[in-house]
Amino acid sequence: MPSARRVTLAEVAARAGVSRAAASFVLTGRQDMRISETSQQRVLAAAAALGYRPNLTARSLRTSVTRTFGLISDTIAVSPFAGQIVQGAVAAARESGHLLFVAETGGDPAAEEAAVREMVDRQADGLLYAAMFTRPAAVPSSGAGQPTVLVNCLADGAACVIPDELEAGRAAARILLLAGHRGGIYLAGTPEPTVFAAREREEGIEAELAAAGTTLAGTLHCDWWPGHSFEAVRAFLDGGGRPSALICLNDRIALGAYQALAEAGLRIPADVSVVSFDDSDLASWLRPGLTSIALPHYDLGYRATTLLAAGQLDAGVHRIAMPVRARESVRG
Amino acid sequence: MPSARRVTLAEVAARAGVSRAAASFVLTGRQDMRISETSQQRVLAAAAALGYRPNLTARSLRTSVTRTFGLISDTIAVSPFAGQIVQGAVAAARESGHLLFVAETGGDPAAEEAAVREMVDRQADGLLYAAMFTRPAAVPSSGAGQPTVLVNCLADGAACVIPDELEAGRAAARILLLAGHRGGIYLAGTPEPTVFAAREREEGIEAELAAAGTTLAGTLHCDWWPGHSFEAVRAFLDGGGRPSALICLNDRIALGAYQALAEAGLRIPADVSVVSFDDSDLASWLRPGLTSIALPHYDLGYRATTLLAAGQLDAGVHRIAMPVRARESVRG
DNA sequence: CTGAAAGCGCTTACAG
DNA sequence: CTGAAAGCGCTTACAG
Repeated sequence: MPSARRVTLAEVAARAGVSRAAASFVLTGRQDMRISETSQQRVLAAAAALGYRPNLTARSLRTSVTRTFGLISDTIAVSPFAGQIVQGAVAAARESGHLLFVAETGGDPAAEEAAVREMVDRQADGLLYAAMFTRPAAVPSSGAGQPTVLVNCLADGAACVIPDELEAGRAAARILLLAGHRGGIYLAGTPEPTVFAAREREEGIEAELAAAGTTLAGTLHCDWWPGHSFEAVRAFLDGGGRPSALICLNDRIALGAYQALAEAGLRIPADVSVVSFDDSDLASWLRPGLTSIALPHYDLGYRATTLLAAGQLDAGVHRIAMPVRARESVRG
Repeated sequence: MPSARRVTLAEVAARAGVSRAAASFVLTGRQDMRISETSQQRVLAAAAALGYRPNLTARSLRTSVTRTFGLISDTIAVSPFAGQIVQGAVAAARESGHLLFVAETGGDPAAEEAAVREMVDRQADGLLYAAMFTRPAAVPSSGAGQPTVLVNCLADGAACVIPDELEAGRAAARILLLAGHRGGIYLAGTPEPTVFAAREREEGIEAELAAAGTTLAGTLHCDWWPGHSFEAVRAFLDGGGRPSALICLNDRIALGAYQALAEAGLRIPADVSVVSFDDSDLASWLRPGLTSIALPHYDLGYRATTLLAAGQLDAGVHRIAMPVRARESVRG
């Protein structure tokens, strides 16, 4: 079924008895061209009566602005966080009167180039280039010369919006210090130095502990998955380890830690405090509720899009705060 | 920074020494207009040399097709599933040569109308109207006359793509029957009859059990959240209840059930089998791994977009299979 | 204060 | 086989 034919500016002008130019001026609200009051009223009335909406494709061809942004992401749904970048970007785009194109590339450079080209060919006014995990990125060359903001990734010479993981690490340590912990604070999860979040979280933790005159008692090495952390924590406990607190590098690690602590008959937080990162849904579902430092992915997308809309594209890194979600896993 | 000026069809034609019309014919691959072999080669060579890419805005104005679809969703990130609808739609759109606009409305009718208008004003070739939870929907009137497919929601007279929850319910029951369960099978979670998934899951379960000459031993009523199901299952166990198997209406309910069973010293699956719905990340993280019937949200988005691209818009309901993810929570 | 005209970059009947 | 022309629906200098 073909959609109903749209009312055209020419029809509005005809009904109002003015030229297309005059109609265009009043409808776009340009004040510099002085149109008589009565003409203005007639144009407005005609547009309303006919339900006129400008054909944005035509306008774009003329003005070469589309009020459209393109978001290119490596993944948009493996974790809920990826979706939150999209969500934040969609919200900010709407607020600035833009509509958002979304593409997913799986991280494949050829797919990235193709996605960028599709968007540039459609004259997107700007590009958002997003990554699921904070990391360095090579921006597709097809996007060269396009207004671009990087979301959750870093490249020299570009405007980048990333989470403030360093401060998040400090916050995690601070929570335990405030609860009275000094010794026996263990890190759970391997702080792979090539992983941005891991490196900065650990750095922040160490810095904050050092400032309080203490240090990590040790690290329970494991991949960042529940099964692995379960094994690591169980092995540690079986070997006679008795932590006072665990800083888990993410919530999945905390889940495994919870399971291992439960098996060993240790109570959270009476015997062991646990603090974590990400604030995934899991954190609120665990018993007791897990205190976790939230990933700010919605804000990442929102902020990057706001910068793009405002044309604030100077090279530099914008760090977005990661809020603490305090629950019941740290002793009171 | 203004983007580099784009090469235009006129420039390609000039370099190749042919008219713009001829250049257009060879570049769009139209065979009906016979262009000499040498002209064709020259045009192709010129286009390649200049890095020509057609301005899609101009093409769209002329042809009134944009190779663009619009996805309007109530939410795109509260759960990972919503993102998977977007992901499936993006993938199918790409395969059919379309780019996808994404908008989120929070379910607000005014926001929905506005989003649809924005897309129609930009001449989107078709609309996808999506809901987070399967439910009846009122399609925005601004989209009337537009090619539309509903994703995960239902409206009379529209093409709708939804999960086959009825068959999923049957599958859940079948898993337990095959494992030898007959009596003592309880449903966990209130099967709110107004909730599509709840109603169909329960209906499917009952039908399959009835076909095997048995029935549910009872229902443990609770909201679909871990805390609530924990309480419900604990209360049941405290009252002396000893289920043989639990069918949890979603994974979050199963998480609470796991916690309550663990507290009561009951082992999964040795003492109690557990099967669930959704196959969220949680299902693979729990110990033992939770057998769960997966929500097919990626397929929902993919299929709906494929239908839209193919113009298969006849009113009717397309049911998408929900795959069983067998893990270790059902006795062998 | 208003109108006639050009032009954004394409595609597509229409003549030759 | 190829070219000249019209037109998609707007916006915007340019004359009056």
